[in-house]
Amino acid sequence: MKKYSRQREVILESIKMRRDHPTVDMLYEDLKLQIPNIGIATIYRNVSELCNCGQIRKIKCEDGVYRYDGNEENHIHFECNNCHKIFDIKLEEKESKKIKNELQNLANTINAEFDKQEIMLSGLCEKCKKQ
Amino acid sequence: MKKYSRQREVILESIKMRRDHPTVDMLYEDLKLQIPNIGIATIYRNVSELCNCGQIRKIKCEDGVYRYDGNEENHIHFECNNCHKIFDIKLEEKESKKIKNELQNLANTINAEFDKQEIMLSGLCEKCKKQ
DNA sequence: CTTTATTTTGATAATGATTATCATTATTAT
DNA sequence: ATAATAATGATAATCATTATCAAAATAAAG
Repeated sequence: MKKYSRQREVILESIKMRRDHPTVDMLYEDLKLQIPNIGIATIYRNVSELCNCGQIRKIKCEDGVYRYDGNEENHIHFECNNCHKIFDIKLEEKESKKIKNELQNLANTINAEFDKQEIMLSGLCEKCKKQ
Repeated sequence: MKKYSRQREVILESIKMRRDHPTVDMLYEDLKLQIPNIGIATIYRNVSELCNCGQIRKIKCEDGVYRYDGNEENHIHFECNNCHKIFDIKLEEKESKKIKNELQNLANTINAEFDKQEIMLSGLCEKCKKQ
């Protein structure tokens, strides 16, 4: 049974609001302003829970620290090798379905039951490219 | 300047040989048989170096522990949610080029300079599906 | 509205993978 | 050979994440 908690609500809200793929530390710094005595363990517990429910996504980056993503649109990620920011690349419905379909076919070649995918591109972002 | 070392040679050889995406610990256990006094730090140093040279790939998994991949064929990965093994899905040259091309187009939508990609599928593998 | 049961929290200790340090050893250049 | 430099192995340090636990919050029952 899942009980309500203000903390969980605020954590989810913050992740859905932000578009910068925050780490737990980043969320902690932010949420202290709303709930000054919030504990960092609470954030770890809740992002983990929210991932399990499928309400947010966990992203693994080059530096090994997890980031969280509340963007519900179909999208893939791009990590800049220079500034290490993560950018969303929005997928049109059509493009998204096409990719899902291709990946489904690939999963079939090993007889696996395909559930979800994570596509991470890397290179240089627009800004860093110019330098 | 890069100096030869037996350790690096053996580490690379083992990663290229294996098809089970070993962690550093797994490599350590294996390589102790060939070089009994090898230090685990040496393995960390070298896999990191080999990734930088592009000789092997680092894979980020659900459990947060890095795995290493020496498969030079075009392929993507599939992680089983049950047994947590990672499987390679081989891409035909044609399929691979098609995907690269699509991803290139997507990277263009944010004006990024696309370098490489990592595609990780997840779900149930053939064996776990049957249970 | 109490009382009881259960979950969640915050604080903090424990864990575990990875990185840093440093004296010693191996490799390369002179 | 000798000197210069890089790599190693041992181990300490770091740091993100998880576990523990008493106290607080929430939900259910009377």
